[in-house]
Formats: sequence, structure tokens, C-alpha cells
Amino acid sequence: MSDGDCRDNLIASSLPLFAAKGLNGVSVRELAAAAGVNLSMISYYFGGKEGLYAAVLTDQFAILGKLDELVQRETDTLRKFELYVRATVTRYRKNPYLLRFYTSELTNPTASFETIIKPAIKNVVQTLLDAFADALSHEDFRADLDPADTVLALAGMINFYFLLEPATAELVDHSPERDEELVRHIMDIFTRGVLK
Amino acid sequence: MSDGDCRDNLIASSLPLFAAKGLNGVSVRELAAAAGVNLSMISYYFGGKEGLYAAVLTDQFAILGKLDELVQRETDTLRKFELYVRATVTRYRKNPYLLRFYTSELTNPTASFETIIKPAIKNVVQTLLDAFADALSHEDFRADLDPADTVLALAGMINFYFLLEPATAELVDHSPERDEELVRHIMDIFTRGVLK
DNA sequence: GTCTATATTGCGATAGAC
DNA sequence: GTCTATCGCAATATAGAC
Repeated sequence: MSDGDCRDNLIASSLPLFAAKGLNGVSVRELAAAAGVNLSMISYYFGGKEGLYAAVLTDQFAILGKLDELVQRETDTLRKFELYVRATVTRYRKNPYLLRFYTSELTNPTASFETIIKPAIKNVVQTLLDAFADALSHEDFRADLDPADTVLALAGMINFYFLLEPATAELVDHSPERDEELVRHIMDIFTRGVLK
Repeated sequence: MSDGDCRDNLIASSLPLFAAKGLNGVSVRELAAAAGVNLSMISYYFGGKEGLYAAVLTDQFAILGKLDELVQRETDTLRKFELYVRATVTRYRKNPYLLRFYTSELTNPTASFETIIKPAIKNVVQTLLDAFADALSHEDFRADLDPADTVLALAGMINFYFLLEPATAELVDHSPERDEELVRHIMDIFTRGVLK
């Protein structure tokens, strides 16, 4: 195995294992075997299992395009929110393990929560709050809405859809072919509501 | 310690530990110490750590009132959805560990996922789908909405609000005093949307 | 940089006394 | 029903050869 392959192999093949079982659910032996690498390499390159986990997490978040820049560049206020929803769907499709790390860290936080996950989430929420303030100043939205409740509601609609998939796959069609329709429905409810 | 106390103590004091760290994040020694009980009692009463975990989970879900009956008994279609949102808030306030088990199992499923969590989630989603069909037949809702997208959107708004709390506590006021306002805002967006 | 071999610790579980 | 003591194993990590 040539130089550096070891490190990259470990990160790549640890990703699905950490995502599926969590930090404490996998052993270094399992991780090394999946990478086809000697288990001592984990300590050598990452200083231990937690170091590898942090590297996998850092890697996941580095891949992500800057959602906030994308949203901020858009001028039409309502389209900012649509852009957020659409970009979130694209992210989760391109990166099927990302949401698992988010929710796993939210529920059973490790040391990486404060350093990686929490700042990332706060950043997105703040971007949405800014977009909301923007929308209010342009008088696009009703003035009686609470900013936080509103943006968390939108974020919840799209994120929860993906989170529930393992439980509702037999009840609801979660296939990527329906993504465009999903985005349309969510934006429709967000803007106009469900009533006639 | 009198008869039966051991068992109850273990379930009660394991609840926050399992919720915070997950099944693999706690040891039997830690669980026994928290309950003030000998560690051999875990095997004696529950057949092992996983048995105790399953008992804690079963206990959590047994406490819950029947959400589906509550919703089905309501006649006004829109109020069914409001009842769901309100009952969900009440649940999570009364039972601060419940959502953690839901999301932990969705993200890093154990053996309990298929037996306990998945049926519980499917049951709630099905109840909401029935309520949606009801609303359509009464011509309360617009006919161009997708049932699944719509009910998952509503469920996402309220559930995600609680899920994000550990990350957004400094950005958003999550105090119970605002619960009533939160429910009002969510139902407002769900029914009328955000536009003027 | 990668291996083998091993040190060390902590784990879950239980046998057996009371 | 509860305890002590311990078994057997798997965990992470590393020393040292190559």
C-alpha cells in the first residue's frame, strides 16, 4: 500500500460504520478490517479511535459547499428559503451519511459536538434568521410571525423527512425521483399553507 | 432494599444514562452504580444490559397516552392536527428523554428499533395520514397536496424544534413558557403559510 | 510506514455463598 | 433476592522488529 493510502482508506471505510453504529458501536478492529489495514495504523495516523472519528466528521463537513454564501447571494427573499430547502435535499442525496452524524451528535454528543456540529448548525440557523429579517424588511412575510419558530419550522419540514426514512419507508415513497415534488410541496405549505 | 425496588431503581436511573450516551455508551457498572444496586442484578432481572435497555424503552413508550385515539376522537379535521402538535409538545415536556430514544434509534438502530420504535412511528404517521384523508373528503384542504409530504412536514416542524435544542439554545428561546406561542405559530404556518 | 506481538484495562456475565 | 469474587473475553493502545 503506497504512502497516504492507509489514512485515506481508513477515513473512507470508517464513514459508513461510524454513521450506522456510532462512535461506541464500532471497534478499532472492525474499522481496520474494513479498510484492509493494520489496526495499529489508527493510532499512528489519528492518535486513536476518537481521532479517526473526528477526522471522518471533519471530512464530511469539509465536503459541504457553503450553504450560507449560496443563500446570501440570492436576492429574492422567498427564493433564499427555497434555495436552502433545495440545497439541503441535494446535500443529503450526495452525502447519505451526513444527517446521521448531525442527529447522532445532537442526541448522544461526543467531544466533536461542540467543535464541529454545533457551530455548523448555528451557522445555518443564523443564515435563515438573517433571510427572515430580510423578508420582513421587504414586507414579503406577515409581520406577526416569530423568526425562530418560522425558520425552524422550515428546516424541520425538510430534515425530518429524511430522518424518518428508516421508519416510514413502507408507508411513504422516499425515492429521489420525488425530490422535486417534495421541495415544491414544502415551499407551497410554507408560503400558502394547506387551507383552501 | 425491599423486593422489586431493585428492578424499578434500575429502570428509573438507567433512563437518563441510556438517553444521554446510548446503549453502547454506558457500562453495566455505571448503570448499577447509578441505581445503587449490585451489578449482578442487571442480569438477574433483565438478562443483561440489552434487556435493561429494552425495558427502559418499553417503559417509556408505555407511559405515553394513546395519541392516535386522541386524534381520532376529535371531529374537526383541522383540530386533529392541532391536537397532534399540542400533544407532542406535552409529551416531550413531560418526558424529556423520549425524543432522544426516537432519534438515537432512527440513527443508530439497535434490536429495539424494529420491535418498539418503528411500529410506534408508523402508527403516528398513519394516524396523521388518516386525518389528512379526512380533511380532503371534507374539502378543508387544497386537493393538490401530497398526503405524505404534508403530514411529515407538520411532524417535522414540531419534532425538529425539540431536536435542535442542544445546538440552538443560545440562538433561540426554547423555554416551555413559549410552547403555546410555538404551537400557534406552527399551526398558523401550516394552515395559512408565511406570505401576506 | 507497516507489521507482529503483547501490555493493560475494562467489559458483560455468572457461579456460588448467604 | 442480593452479595462477593472471578471468569473469560474483547477492548484500545503501543513497543519494538523490520
